[in-house]
Amino acid sequence: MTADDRASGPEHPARAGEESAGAGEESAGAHEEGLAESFWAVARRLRHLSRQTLEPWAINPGHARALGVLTRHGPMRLSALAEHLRIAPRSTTEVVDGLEERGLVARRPDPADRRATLVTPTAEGTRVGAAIRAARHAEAERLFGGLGPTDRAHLARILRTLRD
Amino acid sequence: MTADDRASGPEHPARAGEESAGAGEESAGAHEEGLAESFWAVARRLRHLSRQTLEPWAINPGHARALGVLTRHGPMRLSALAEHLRIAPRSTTEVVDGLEERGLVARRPDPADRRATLVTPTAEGTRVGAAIRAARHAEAERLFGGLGPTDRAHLARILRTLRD
DNA sequence: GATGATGCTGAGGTTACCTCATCATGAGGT
DNA sequence: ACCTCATGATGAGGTAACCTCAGCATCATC
Repeated sequence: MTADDRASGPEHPARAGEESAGAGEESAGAHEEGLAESFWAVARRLRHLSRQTLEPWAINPGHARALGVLTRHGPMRLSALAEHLRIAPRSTTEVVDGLEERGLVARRPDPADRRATLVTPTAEGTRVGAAIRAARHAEAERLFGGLGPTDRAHLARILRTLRD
Repeated sequence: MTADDRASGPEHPARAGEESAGAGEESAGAHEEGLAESFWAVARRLRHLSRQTLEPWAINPGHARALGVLTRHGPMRLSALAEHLRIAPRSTTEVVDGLEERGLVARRPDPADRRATLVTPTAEGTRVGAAIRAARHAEAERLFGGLGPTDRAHLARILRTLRD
């Protein structure tokens, strides 16, 4: 029922080689394939930025995303969190385990249903959640800041179209 | 040394919930954060499309990417392929194992160095590689086709800027 | 012809997911 | 009250796609 929150990017380690970014050779002209390619190149940059952003908190994207949902929406059941994150309930258990270990969230029994558990951000969790949110903002500014206001508007409009 | 080919998107299963895309509530205005969010939403769509594109060949994105590199650049050593894919050489062994099992590539000894192995696309591999390439083109057209020529140009230009 | 670098692979680890089975609790029917 | 089915969380165990480290063959060099 609940909406989705899968806004953050896809994750994967890729701690392998250096960066060097910049695919796109293949003189295929300026086709749509090129557009998709460019798109992924930018996505890659965004992902790298994101990793840097999260580094100071030693938190991985999955945990950060869960924390973000919790700080934005407040306490919720594991099952609800699972829906927001679009992962299996069983997997949510593990994500919450991780956040709990770091003292960022706490489990407490749901007073309305003794089967259920409410996950609540701790004070520290709320603080970190807000800090990450701010850092993400700065991160986006770092990437999109190079664009003029007109291009920014263009991009926003076009992306909105493409999202459907 | 070799350039990079990490043009395809990031992968992850996420065979969980439905689609429904469209995060972005949070009346934070039309800030950069919103841009990033929209960006990821579109990336998600592209990823889904990509999965559909690959389905007919029952090939996963990692294998498809490797096959793409091989059909574009021709036979190469595992180590070279590893560089193109930006994964560890050891992991390349496994990717090639998979492609070999499906009869899409063959290993043959490098005549110039008896330590090395050359990975070559088979006839079938070349065929499938080309077909995937074409399907990818169609896939991109399906996503970006809704845009007018002006917007397409805008997007191309802006993405080029953002790639650096 | 010893020495160190290079190319591939076996063995085993990690991460972030998954499914299935289990157990307590809740909700509804008789 | 009791029985049955649905639901919430979790234990157990699995998978995919990566990784590192060791080991072996071969090459390049001194």
